[in-house]
Amino acid sequence: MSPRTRTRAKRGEGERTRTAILDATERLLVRKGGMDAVSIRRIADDVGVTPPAIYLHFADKDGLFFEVCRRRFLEFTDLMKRASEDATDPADRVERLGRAYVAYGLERPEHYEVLFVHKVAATVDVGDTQDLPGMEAFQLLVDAVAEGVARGVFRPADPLLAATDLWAHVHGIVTLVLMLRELGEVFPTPQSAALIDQAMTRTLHGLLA
Amino acid sequence: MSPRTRTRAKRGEGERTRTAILDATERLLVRKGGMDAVSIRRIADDVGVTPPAIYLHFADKDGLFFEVCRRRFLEFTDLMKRASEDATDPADRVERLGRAYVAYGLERPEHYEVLFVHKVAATVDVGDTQDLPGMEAFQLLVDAVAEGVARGVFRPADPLLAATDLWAHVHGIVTLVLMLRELGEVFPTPQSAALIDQAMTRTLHGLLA
DNA sequence: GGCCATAACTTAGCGCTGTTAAGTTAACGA
DNA sequence: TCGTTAACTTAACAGCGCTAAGTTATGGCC
Repeated sequence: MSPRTRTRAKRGEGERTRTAILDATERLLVRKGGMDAVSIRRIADDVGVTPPAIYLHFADKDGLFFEVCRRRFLEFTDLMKRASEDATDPADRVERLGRAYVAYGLERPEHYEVLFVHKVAATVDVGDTQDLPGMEAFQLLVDAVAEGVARGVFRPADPLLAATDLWAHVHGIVTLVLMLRELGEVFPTPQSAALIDQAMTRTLHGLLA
Repeated sequence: MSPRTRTRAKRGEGERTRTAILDATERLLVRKGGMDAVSIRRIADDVGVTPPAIYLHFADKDGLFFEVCRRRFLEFTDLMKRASEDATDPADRVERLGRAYVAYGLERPEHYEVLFVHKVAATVDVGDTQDLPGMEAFQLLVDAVAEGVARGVFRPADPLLAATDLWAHVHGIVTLVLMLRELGEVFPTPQSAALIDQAMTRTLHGLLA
């Protein structure tokens, strides 16, 4: 909070600086407009350190953003878990997951872009599929669809395929609404609440047996 | 084709240079990876001109990309029109439009990103809604939905709202597949053909009365 | 207590970016 | 023939990500 008087981290305290860099990055990401507006130099300034010091803690800018990404995915996954737990049946679960997903994207557009638009996660090697940040959240949706199909309340379908389609749908809503927002009044953008209602109606009609 | 021996455009022939710049930009956009890989300096080099000369013909880089965008939208709109004309009834029309949209996005990812991911169009002032590039194509979808609702083959719905939802859906499929492609084999990405089939099935089940 | 390995960080700089101010060239109309 | 001006260049600014090399200071070890 007082970068001017920041004291050099002692031996073994490098993690403190690393955390400060991550915090500053997230702060700047939300404050300023998007990922491009956040520069290494600006982050370093905010932390109270020179730009090259960043590279002692992260391989490169993508590596830094990947870490931000990982931290945000923890929050996101938690949100999805709670939405899933609140559900009473598969259809309700799919709807709650969808609504929570769109709400997250529209309320935290900068975070959403880091997670799902910029291919940050793609640039860093991830060993196993399970290690992929966000995989746990996606599995919730796959399970919900599988349960619905198994119980016979959903039309027969490949759960993985159907879940990917549902993901694409809500992902499209988030990115489209965020894009149209910037067009202002030129495009007749519907209220996002009405749009998500429409999407959920169509989704359930499309899924239910 | 021979930038080395390029001769200065004569008076009133500035349009020729302008076109050459647009052509070079599109060429680089497809060849190299994405929008960031195309720089003013590189474009100028390809045209056989110095970087500042670009600014005689375009306000800035966004303005240049907006023009590329406008030219591409002509092609895109044409594609959508043909898809729409081939249709026999509203449901078929919606499906054909959706499939054509996804096919365009997956076959021309660089163009698609310029049109629908980067908010290039948003940065330039567009006077009227009708002048918005791509508006004509979107109207085709709105009309198809309106026709289906009017004929009673679709469930009652606000055509504008439903069309936006359908747009979001196919937009999500394109952007998601393009993103997952880069993740390689880490994420169990379905075949895009199977995914679009699934999406169309759900779409029609969701729309039909 | 003194030494030294090294974690933590800085200084200086490379090559790139978009963009601008100011100067130059050359073609056309009067 | 001359002046206007479209078309273009030269030089430069401020920013970017990133690196090589140098500095500081701290904790463990003899």
